[in-house]
Amino acid sequence: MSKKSAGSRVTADDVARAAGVSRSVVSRTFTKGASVSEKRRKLVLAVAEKLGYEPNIAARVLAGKSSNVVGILIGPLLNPFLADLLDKLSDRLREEGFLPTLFKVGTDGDVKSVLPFIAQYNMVSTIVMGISPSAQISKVFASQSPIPIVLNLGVRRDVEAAIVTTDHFSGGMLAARALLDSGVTKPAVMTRQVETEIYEERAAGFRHVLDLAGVACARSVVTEGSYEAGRAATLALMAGAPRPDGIFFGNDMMALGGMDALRLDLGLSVPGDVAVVGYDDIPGAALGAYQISTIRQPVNKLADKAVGIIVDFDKQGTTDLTSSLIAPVFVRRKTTGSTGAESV
Amino acid sequence: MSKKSAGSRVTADDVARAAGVSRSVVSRTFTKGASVSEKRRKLVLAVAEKLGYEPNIAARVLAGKSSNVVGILIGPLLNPFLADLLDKLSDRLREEGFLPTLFKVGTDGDVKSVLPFIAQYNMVSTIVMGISPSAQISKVFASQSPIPIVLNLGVRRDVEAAIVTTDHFSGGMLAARALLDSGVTKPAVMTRQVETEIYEERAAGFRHVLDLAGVACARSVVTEGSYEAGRAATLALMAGAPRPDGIFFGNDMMALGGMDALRLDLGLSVPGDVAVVGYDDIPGAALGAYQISTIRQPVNKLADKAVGIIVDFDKQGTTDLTSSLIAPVFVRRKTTGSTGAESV
DNA sequence: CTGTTAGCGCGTTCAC
DNA sequence: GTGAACGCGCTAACAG
Repeated sequence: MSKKSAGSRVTADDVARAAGVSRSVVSRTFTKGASVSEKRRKLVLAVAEKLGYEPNIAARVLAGKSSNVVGILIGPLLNPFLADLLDKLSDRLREEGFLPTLFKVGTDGDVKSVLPFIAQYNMVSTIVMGISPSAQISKVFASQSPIPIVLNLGVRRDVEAAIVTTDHFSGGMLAARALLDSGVTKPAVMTRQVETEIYEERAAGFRHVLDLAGVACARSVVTEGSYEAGRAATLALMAGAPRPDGIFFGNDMMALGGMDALRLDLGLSVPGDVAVVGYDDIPGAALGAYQISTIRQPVNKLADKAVGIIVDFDKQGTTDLTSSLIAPVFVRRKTTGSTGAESV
Repeated sequence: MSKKSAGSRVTADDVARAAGVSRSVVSRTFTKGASVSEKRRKLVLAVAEKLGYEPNIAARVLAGKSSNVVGILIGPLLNPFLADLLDKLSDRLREEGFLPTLFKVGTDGDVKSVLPFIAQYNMVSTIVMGISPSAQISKVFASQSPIPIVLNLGVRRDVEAAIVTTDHFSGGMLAARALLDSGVTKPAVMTRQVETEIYEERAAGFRHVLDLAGVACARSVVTEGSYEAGRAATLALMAGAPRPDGIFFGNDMMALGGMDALRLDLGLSVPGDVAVVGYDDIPGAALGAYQISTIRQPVNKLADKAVGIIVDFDKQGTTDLTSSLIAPVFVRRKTTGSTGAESV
């Protein structure tokens, strides 16, 4: 009559009673390494299904088991690429029955304040992405779950976790080749400062190729990877000598700012006067008025791989903290010319 | 020696023992409507502080109390505006000690699959944003928490929840005035289809002003609010008669696509041939090559208001599901001319 | 105001 | 294999 089905908790006891077995049998049915006769197992499963039973997570956690919660330690979402990665990651997580919970932070201080707090969740996995916390913080965060994952933060060997990342070194190499193919002889690279290994990796790959080609490279380092920073830093870069004729921007946001500096502020033509390569392939890079050649990060693969690790662990009960390097791909648009004429 | 402080659970019992009181006193100290002598309260608080005690959430939930988890029912993050709102919301939530947990879905079907699952979390609040689930689904989702919030989904009177939203009707009015001020006489509006009340509200406000001015208005409806859709729909719109000389795009993504259609595909000038107004004020709208005049949604206010409601409820133990309409503001850039000549 | 007692729902020994 | 009994940490209802 007034029995709202809202909080109508169906407990293991209910199922046990309805199935005519003890509660332990029900519990075992829902446990991995159980030992239940196939007959009863099926029976219990059927009854549970009919009653709409789901093991209560709070109780499960309290009893010492891990929850289905996946903690995501993440920084500001200001880069569309990061939002996209989070989007895909959440989808995959949900599909597999996990629950993504955001621990959004700005600084190491934030992380610390959040740390004591999260221990109690007994999360299956903790994923760090979009920020580069100090090695120590990472370590602590990782220790909060059986299967810590560091997502797209480059190859960090200082943290004991499964590494899943785009191969940024390789991405930098692609950028260098694109610029070289464009006939660039005075390249520059713009990276982001502070705890951002991935930008270093990109720059390293970039310079590796240039070194091999015997080409010198200018460098600009900005404090934040934003449009504004990219625009300002480009102006500074272009004022230097020798004036660059090709720039590799650490991300597309900066590249967008760079384009405006180049064309609007300085009245130069791209790629005529200066060739440009970005990184990430965010929607803005494909805009008609920009058409920036860029290095695309395979977002879906990153998400798949990360979730795959969690799923595997769930099945096999073990993991071998391996590193997965995912290859980026160069997307040719209008800011690099394939001169072809470059060969003599 | 090997006592890792990692999972070193400090329980209420530990605190009670150390403080020389009973566990109930400790519990009461951490409960709202408690009745503890001020002396003991201080004592307990001090001891708890020293020992680093935090009430265990799983146990708390199991005992029937609500957790500090705030469930966020959200759709795809493809619009930067939405990512920004989520970003700000998460920040505010964390500052207040709440834990945002994502229930990311694409369809009503997804929502259903997630529903039984979430009941057990006893969340303080559930926030719906970025998607417009059917009234029924919204209702069920809302029933999962004492304080349901519908964030920036317009004024939905069919769901029993606190409404926090930009005043989209008013936003549409601003857009109309901007276009009219620009000297536009044959305006058009592009909205998004399917369960997206907010686009309807924007269009309604837009047409309200036009009606008052006795100006007719063309209309285009696209299935998704993306760059591509906006570009294609703009071409169709411009092929009609009379040819619009001003377009109000339901969001900046579509406006970006529209700009490319107008200038690149059709070779028209903006605002010379056609004036443009977008909505949201995403970073892309401010790009040097676009400079789109747009209606900015006050993201911070939206987030503040939503979290404020939760905090208030936490303090006062009650809420009065009111609607909060937050005023958007017009951002003048280069796609609308302030002709000034319009006044005869 | 305080201490005691009894569950919340589940996983897990232990005997059988 | 199975069932009974205990404990995870906390809140609530009860007696003092």
